[in-house]
Amino acid sequence: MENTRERILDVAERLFAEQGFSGTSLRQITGSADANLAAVNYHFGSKEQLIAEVFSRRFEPINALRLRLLDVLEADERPPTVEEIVEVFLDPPLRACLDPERGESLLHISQMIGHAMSRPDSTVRDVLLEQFEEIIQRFTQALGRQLDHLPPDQLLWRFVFMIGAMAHTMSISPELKILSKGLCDPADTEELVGAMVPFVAAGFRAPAP
Amino acid sequence: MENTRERILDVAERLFAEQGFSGTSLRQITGSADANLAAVNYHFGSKEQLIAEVFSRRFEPINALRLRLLDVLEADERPPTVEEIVEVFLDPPLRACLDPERGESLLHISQMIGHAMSRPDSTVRDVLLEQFEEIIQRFTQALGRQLDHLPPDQLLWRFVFMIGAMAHTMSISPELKILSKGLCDPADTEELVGAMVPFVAAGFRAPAP
DNA sequence: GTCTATATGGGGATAGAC
DNA sequence: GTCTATCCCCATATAGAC
Repeated sequence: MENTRERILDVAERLFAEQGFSGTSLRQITGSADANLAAVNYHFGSKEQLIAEVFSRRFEPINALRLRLLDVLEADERPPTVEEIVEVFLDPPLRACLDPERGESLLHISQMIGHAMSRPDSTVRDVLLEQFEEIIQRFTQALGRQLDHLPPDQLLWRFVFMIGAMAHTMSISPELKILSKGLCDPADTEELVGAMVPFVAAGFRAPAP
Repeated sequence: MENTRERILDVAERLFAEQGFSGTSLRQITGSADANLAAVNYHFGSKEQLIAEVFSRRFEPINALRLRLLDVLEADERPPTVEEIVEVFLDPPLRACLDPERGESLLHISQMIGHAMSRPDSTVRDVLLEQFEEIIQRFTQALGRQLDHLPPDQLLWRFVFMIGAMAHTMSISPELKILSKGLCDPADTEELVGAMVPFVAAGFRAPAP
């Protein structure tokens, strides 16, 4: 079947997230995907290129959506608020976590970024950096226009803090409901976005130190 | 020599951070540490227990310091501000990054938390959870007293966001100076703490959604 | 496109001498 | 406490039949 490729990607995504890259073998992947061991090398060339493909398959639509939403915001005559920009940045990845079509896929992916960034190999890093370069550029510019009192280094720091809050929340979200004894449920996207946007926006608006 | 144990811990810390746990072999570790392969099992029992020891060696002093500083804050008649509590939480780990005695060690450790949390095995998770249970308890209570208008779930969310901002900043800090073209230098602890505390404190103070 | 079989190398752990 | 040698298992990748 032609969709062996997709089945491998689905399974790889889940296993990489749960066990890391070096912790997951091609045997495990092809075993769970009802595919042959040799299929990975046939379809992707190598394990490293499979990893890269797992990432770009998920991030391309998310990042495209972020840019479209930012375009809409900026097309308006009224300048966008910090809250609106932050929401356009945070909402697509967080919401994708709950989309029944995509299931848990994005949670898996975000758990993997940490693994990917600390790889010695270069393929995955390059894919990720390319994937996010335009995003970072566009969103820091948009925020900078609304926060023109803020020194450029502070703007960048705060952008890093925002990404950290988002990435960490996604990465621990499977455990968070239990750890918080039910108080925080990351599966409730509305609530999660509703909690994160005011926190981050207030952080951006804080007076420079 | 007796300090073979320490040399193994030092090398393991660096290699685990750079390559992940499954990506680092005991052969690599003992090779770089001028120790024998069998020394790991002699001193630690297994690779898994070595990982756990690498963590607790670094976090025990940090968390003890956090609790002492919080005790000092709370001993005062004047109730502590949100900024003071946040600083007591963030400063010890961030400052430890720059301590010349410890060198880069804590950067390594923080890069590893992501790896550790997504392990299938249980030893490391248990060590980490035990290590942080009291910290989370004490700091959420202290913050909650100063933010008594804030619903408990919002307080917890924001605590998660703070940890995310901190952990992510530490984990990408080796690349941040280059990525930001020199604007942000995480090696300057004063500046880093000075940027993070106002951001996080403003986030905590934001009106509940 | 899919399979079997295999080449080639590295992994963690341990037994037992020193 | 340290070393060598070894057990046994698993990894990625590929060759070649179907």
